[in-house]
Amino acid sequence: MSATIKQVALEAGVSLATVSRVMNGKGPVREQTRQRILEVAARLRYMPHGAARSLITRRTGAFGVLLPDMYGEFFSEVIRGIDLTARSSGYHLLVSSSHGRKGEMEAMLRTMRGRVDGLILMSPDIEAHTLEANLSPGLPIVLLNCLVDGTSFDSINIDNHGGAFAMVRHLIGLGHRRIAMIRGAANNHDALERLRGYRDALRELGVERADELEIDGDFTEEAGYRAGKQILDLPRRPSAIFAANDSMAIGCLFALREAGVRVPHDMALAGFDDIPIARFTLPPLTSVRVSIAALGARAMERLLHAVTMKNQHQRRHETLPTALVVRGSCHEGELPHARPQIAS
Amino acid sequence: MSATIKQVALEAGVSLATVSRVMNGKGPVREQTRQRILEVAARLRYMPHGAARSLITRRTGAFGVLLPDMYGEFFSEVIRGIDLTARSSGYHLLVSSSHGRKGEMEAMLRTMRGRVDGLILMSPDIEAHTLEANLSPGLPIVLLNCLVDGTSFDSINIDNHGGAFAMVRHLIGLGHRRIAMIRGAANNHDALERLRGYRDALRELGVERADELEIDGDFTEEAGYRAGKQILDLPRRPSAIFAANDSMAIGCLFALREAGVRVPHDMALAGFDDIPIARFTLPPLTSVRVSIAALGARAMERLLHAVTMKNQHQRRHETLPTALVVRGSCHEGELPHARPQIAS
DNA sequence: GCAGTCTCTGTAAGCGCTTACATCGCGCGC
DNA sequence: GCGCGCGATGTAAGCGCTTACAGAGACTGC
Repeated sequence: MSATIKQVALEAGVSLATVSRVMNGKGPVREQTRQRILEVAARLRYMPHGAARSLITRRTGAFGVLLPDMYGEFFSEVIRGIDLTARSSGYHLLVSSSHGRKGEMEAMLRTMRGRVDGLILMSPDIEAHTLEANLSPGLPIVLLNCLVDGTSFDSINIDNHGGAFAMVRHLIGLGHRRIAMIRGAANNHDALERLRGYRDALRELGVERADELEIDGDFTEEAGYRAGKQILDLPRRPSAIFAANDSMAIGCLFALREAGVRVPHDMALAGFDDIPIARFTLPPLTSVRVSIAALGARAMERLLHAVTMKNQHQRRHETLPTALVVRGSCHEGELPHARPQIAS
Repeated sequence: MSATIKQVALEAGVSLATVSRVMNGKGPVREQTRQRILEVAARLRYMPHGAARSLITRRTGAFGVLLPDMYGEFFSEVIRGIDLTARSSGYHLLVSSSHGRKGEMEAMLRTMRGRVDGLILMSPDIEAHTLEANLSPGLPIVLLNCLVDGTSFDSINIDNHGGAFAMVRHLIGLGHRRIAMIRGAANNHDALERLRGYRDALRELGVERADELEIDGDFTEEAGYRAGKQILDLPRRPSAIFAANDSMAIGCLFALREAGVRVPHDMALAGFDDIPIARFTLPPLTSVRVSIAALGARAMERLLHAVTMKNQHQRRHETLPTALVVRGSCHEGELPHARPQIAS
């Protein structure tokens, strides 16, 4: 359908090689010839064939981004961070979501060969051997929020433990002694680390831990709502609730409101992630800020480094810091709404 | 790095053709041979090379998605809708954002040849001839929210006019007679259609239009904030403000709050898009719902149809309906927060 | 017993491109 | 006047794969 380099060469009365040289701007070509070829190329609406090029150049100019899902602000922000960095280096993104299905994840890993120059993978519950079995040998990869041991892979993680620890310390500082935690999805790395941070903070600050104060959740608003009801049914209610992410905190907030429990007056509430909506809830939600876009950007930077430096690249694990964001949901005396920062 | 089909053939003692047949499951192969090849392939960790395959099959198994930007809920939702539909048909997505730069947009269009089987393009201000000059001939494309005349291209649009019309009618029905409009970005198709809906509703319902009530904006929260201040400075204030999107409405809301103007008591406020945050503002924002994910999904469906049906595919323009979502920002007597639907 | 048929496998062309190498003038210095 | 270097261009191999076609056995039916 589209013209090939051969047709351009024919039409311009030169060989394929010369056309190729003009299109890629390499090798000496007489200016007059160059102009003629360019003119013919434009007339025939010639554009180089990506697959053919990458077959021989061994570069695709694209990176793969494999996510568990595509829904919600978290993934959207990750992609944005990745995209920004990739675009500034002239790369495209091949994104796919596995929707949690393991088989799909594996199939996607396999089909990446010859389609991308590297991979960013977010798959919180993948094991190293699954990865190794399905990853094209020699394809650079950076893991995002995965718990994979050893130094076989680059990886970037959020400081979930530190963030959760800081939040619980904050709550204890406000005088709370019975603090419930709504857990994240089981087997999820982030969830486990946040739980660990919660437990460690309690222990180190000498506050007693109780099994009944650790409620199951799965990161959805719905789960937060259910957890909220469950907490309200507890014989001895806690005075504060720490949800493993903001979505669950918001769900919980609705459960509390339905029951007429006032936040923060009757119950303090805190989340994790600091998603944009957190500023807008009533009261605004105290949370742990994670620069999600920075997470994606950092992963892309590492990947670019791996691709560019090839042999000199050293694999390593990185942890991105978090920051406590204190708003009205944990103590009184704040304006119901702070003027939001205009997003950059 | 990764094994090639040749190595597998050699190791298994068969020809390339047989390996290819096994990998693609076509053509008769003796079961014993098949097993041996499969075993060798697994051992060598062979996976087919995407570029090489698509070079000869003329299929890439991917669609290109070219967006103006990657930021915010709108694009994230569009991508999600597209992804869901694409994945269910076994396609990947090559996404890119042009950040509004025209040159980048054109370059991206060109590099798509041989990388994707079709294209979804959202570029609110692209002209037909730019498109034709840079699009690989024969590459199916669906335009999203673009204003391109004729039937050269498939296109999907939101019923911006109808949505705006319905909103203004609603405001007039509530008794408002001076209704300000915060316009969207100039030259933007959506923005112009929403403005047209606003004007048409005023005219058809016999409400006088005034130039000073049409305030410039560009779809950002910041612009909404500025517009809000500008409206408050008007010698004769309107009783209602209709922002061309929710982000501006939220910005405007802050301006009103800063000035001590109560919504909806002193001023009614409405937006457009019904982004998730709209439920959470105080008061919750009356808006026009656009199923953004559906928009993306529909575009993908059309594209799939174009690719599958090839010659029988008929190009056409489609318009997706909108729905008025009435919340507390336009009249009193509502709960400050409705229980949100749990996202599916 | 042999053409016809069917199943399995191999041979080779070629997808569209890049690039190492070869070729060919041409001007230059001596 | 001749070899040399250099700039401009062509030739051809080959990236990894699919597939049309051919070929080789093994049956079948008559």
